[in-house]
Amino acid sequence: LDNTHKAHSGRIEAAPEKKPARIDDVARLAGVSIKTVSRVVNQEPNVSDATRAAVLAAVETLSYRPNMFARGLASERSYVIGLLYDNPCAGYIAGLQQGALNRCRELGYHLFIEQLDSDSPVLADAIQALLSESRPHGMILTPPLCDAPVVLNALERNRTPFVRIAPEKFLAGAPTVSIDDHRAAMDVTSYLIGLGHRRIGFIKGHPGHAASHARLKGYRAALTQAGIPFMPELCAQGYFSFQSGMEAAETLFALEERPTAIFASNDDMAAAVLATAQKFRVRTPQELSVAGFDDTLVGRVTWPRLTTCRQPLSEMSAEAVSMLTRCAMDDGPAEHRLGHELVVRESTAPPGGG
Amino acid sequence: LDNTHKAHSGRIEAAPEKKPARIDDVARLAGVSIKTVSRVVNQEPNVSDATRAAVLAAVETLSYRPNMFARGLASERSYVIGLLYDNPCAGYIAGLQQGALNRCRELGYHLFIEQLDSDSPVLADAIQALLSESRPHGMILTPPLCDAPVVLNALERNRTPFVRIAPEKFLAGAPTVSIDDHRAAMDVTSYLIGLGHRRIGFIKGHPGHAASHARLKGYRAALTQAGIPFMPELCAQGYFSFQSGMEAAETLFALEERPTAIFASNDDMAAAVLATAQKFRVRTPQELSVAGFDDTLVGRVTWPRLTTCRQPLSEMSAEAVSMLTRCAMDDGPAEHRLGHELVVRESTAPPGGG
DNA sequence: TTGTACGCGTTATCAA
DNA sequence: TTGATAACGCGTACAA
Repeated sequence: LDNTHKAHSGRIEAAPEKKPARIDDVARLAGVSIKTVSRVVNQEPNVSDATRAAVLAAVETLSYRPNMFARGLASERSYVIGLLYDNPCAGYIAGLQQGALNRCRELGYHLFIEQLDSDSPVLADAIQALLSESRPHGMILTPPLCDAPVVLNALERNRTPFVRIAPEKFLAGAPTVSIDDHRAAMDVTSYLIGLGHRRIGFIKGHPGHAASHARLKGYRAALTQAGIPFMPELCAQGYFSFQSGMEAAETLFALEERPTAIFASNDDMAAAVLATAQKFRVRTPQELSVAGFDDTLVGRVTWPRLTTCRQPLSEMSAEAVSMLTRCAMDDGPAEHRLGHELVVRESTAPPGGG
Repeated sequence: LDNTHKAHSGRIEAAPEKKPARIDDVARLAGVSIKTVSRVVNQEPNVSDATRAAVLAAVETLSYRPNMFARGLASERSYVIGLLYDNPCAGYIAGLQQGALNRCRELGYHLFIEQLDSDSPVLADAIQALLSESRPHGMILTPPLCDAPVVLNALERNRTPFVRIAPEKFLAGAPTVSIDDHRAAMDVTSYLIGLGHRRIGFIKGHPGHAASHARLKGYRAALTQAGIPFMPELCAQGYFSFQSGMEAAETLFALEERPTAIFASNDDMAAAVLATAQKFRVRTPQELSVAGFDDTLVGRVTWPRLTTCRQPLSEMSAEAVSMLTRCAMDDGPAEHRLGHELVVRESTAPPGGG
């Protein structure tokens, strides 16, 4: 390890204080006014090439970076994007956060994270407080907060642009990024049917999340398309958590005739099905195929690894950031729909042993 | 769902714009000066009870929240805490982030997430740029960035307080929060020994992380204490990732005489051992006990669930936030050490079947 | 105990 | 194409 400062003494060098350069410093060094520096930094037009070059050189020399607070105070653009979430469903949020973070860095924005309880009676106050304090340039709303009227109204009233990730319904003037959950769930189900399964269990997601309903409908649509009757007893209620998946799986396992395949509405619950199968000594995929949804990390740390449907979470949030930075509110209803992809791994196989 | 705004039309009501109240508004309503409002809001002394009450009432009425940017500009306190990380080792970072987020909310701070590549040749510039732009009140440094001299020096030069999580070595003037990794690894190993295991494999962590070395030493110390010779071939190199854990596990499985237990330096790698065991049809815990470290989510979504050592990640980061908000830099070398806890679940058992 | 006036580092308005 | 100067909203010497 490279310990340039005195590792032997265990003391950090008393480095000389170094105050970050300000816009005035740059202006002085470049021999222009601060307004001109501002123009260059913000890529405004009407600056001669020579001036621009001089300013950029000064910026480089002084390692100048505009102070975020000063910018936020002086203008509408705060260079801050907020990621608002409720349920820390780890893998899901992690994926979104990663994408947002990367895109923010590319664009020179900062990401701040805020958590809110969507069931809170003071939700309206909480979101208002958030906005008053931190004046983000825009917010990314994850489910189920993206469907909470009080949140949307607060954002509207504050004229804060926002992008909703995987919302329940589209609303004019409220941009969204989502995938076609209905279609994706159909694809997964059809794949299982194609494998030869007829008795396919389904574990529903949290009823507060819009995607849950879309996925259930997709599952049913695929069944119908294949001429397989929908059996209510094959449908168990889950809540997107591993624990709820365990309970749902046990319900399904307790059926007189067990399904030959189970499609869980997300990977955490699918992992729970896998764990339950092991607990009951049911072999996967020989005796039971399992499919998940989202393609989060958990699907890669199980054995067999999960067949699932990849939802491009980080692309979705990256796109959300880009929309926000383009003043998305003005361009009418932007409804970006990203593609999904069936990811076949080892947890699925034809029924009746391989 | 409660759709107070017109769900039928799919359009958000054009709510009247509502500008957040400013300090002047509060002062006017309360009939005092802005300085007095400031005093009350910042909990400064020397305000009469009557005045304080009046101000608080006005604050409440107007839903006043101080503007973060104005505060950051006007004073040293920016009310922003930065969480700096390198490796998005999902569970680990998620745990830290959650704790930091909660404590920030309690204390009225905001959490910024920043990611940096600790191997980048321009690391020094990157951290400097970050600090110049976002002027956090303090930063939380996770491994391995907490041991990067250029990062520490940049922070020092900018007079930005920071707390290091689980650093390699203690440095005067640089507060830390950690657990006793050496002791914790001893505890896990001793537990396995107590179960009757003598041939205990070990999967090392990323050599760039200080905790890796401490855990290896703890493992060896426990062996020595029990009079069991250290066998180099039972020690495989991992890098904290699931994938690296798979490879390390396969190395260990390929040994002529397989270990009866494997202790992996983190949960991701332990989960990989579990997966590898299943792949090779080795039953856990009957034929192989597996123990992890950290107690992250992954240990609860496997079957059998992981025996592991709980590292109180969210408490650690929460404590870090508190230290930062208390102007930790002045109080000399604060080295907080939090307790760990052995978490016994189903992945460990006496050797030779149960 | 309370209030006045200035500065923080930008962006923005307008005139040059 | 440029530049002087006024906001932006708050904290803080310093005065009252």
